[in-house]
Amino acid sequence: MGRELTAKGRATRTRIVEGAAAVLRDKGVAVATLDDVMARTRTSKSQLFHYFPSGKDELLLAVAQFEADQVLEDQQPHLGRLDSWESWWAWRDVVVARYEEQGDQCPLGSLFLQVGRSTPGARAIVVELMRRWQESLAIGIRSLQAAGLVPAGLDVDRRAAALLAGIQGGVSILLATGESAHLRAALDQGIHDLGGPAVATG
Amino acid sequence: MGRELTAKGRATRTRIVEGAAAVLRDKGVAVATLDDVMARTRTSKSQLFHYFPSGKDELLLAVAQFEADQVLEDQQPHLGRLDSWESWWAWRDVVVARYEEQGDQCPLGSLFLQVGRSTPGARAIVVELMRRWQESLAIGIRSLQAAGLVPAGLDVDRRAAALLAGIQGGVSILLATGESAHLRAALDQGIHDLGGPAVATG
DNA sequence: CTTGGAATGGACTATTCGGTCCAGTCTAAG
DNA sequence: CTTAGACTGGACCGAATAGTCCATTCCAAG
Repeated sequence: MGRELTAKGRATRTRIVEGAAAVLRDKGVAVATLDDVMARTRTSKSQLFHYFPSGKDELLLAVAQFEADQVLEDQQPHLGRLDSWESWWAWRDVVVARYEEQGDQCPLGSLFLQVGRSTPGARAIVVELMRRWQESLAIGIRSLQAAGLVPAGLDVDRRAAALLAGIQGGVSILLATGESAHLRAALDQGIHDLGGPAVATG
Repeated sequence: MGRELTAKGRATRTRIVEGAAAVLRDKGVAVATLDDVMARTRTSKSQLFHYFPSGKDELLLAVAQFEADQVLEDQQPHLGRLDSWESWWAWRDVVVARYEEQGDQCPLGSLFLQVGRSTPGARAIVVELMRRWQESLAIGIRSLQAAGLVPAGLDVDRRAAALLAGIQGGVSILLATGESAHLRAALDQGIHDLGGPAVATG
């Protein structure tokens, strides 16, 4: 299936994906229509189906991949350098700020509802995202261990998994209630329980 | 707004809500239609609009309330008696079992997508559910404190909030990936960090 | 220049589905 | 028994929207 995309075509395709992502964030996946995407990206329906032959679901999946990549990127460079307490707290601040700013739109979560969670493609995207995220956390914890900042006997993988779960849940609750208290609690408590210094709760 | 419901009417209304909940679980909120609900509950369209005059959203909201009540009920009586380590672990088992069984359908989460998270009614339901859930956890932790099983200086509310976040995230990840490892990790780690005995990881 | 295929425009279709309406039935109170 | 109003059946409607089709334009290679 050799793709035949000229430079112009690639640009248009990118414009569609990014514009669609913006539309989905603005209006919500449930009510966003292809016409919205067309208006936003100044494209015609034939273009949409030219670049995404299987239709809306294929486009949504592309947007999901785009958003998933964004998630980890937004946490850099902190997420990649979790080798001191300072960097852990800096990372925490970035995560809180990012999701507080995002407000009550969860592009990724919503997308899978529409596409169907069991779609192989959709599941693969989220599995891969979680895997990479947790791996970064685990590497960070091991860095602390190497520096003698946390006990060597710590169950790193379980810590990382629990922390990731706390973040996900914190974000879910933020989306549903508008309050970021749980996200903060999960991050603060999770980092605290690694054995680090007490954080000044603010 | 005095409701005028006879016994027969109340029965029908209940039948609709429960049937709709079943339909939503089976087919997913995104694709479930009023016709599905009609077929399942052996009702006519006029009945649906008789009991839910503002239409589908009102019905979905009623189902959301129904499901929300179910969530805490399914954790009883354990959730109400978290006064020993045994009861905490028993509760954990129930939570894991419940959500593993539920598979990849999240009636509540999906519902708010459709209705719109910002709808006052929808937000109120989820806020109240989280509040009650977290309060039960906090009471449980305080019971352990009273029994001298965990340090008195523990920040109970932050612990409870973080644990709740971990559960929510664990469930989210379970829904998205089909794996309950994160839910287990969040629960085991969260209970472990209260200061209790090490759990045999299985 | 020409030419084949990519890229684009936009009208048209098919269908689904929430919601309306009215006619008809049941039921509890007087 | 009467009757008001709750309850039910089901035909009908209109809007929304994913997807199709074909004509036209653009562009790079030969």
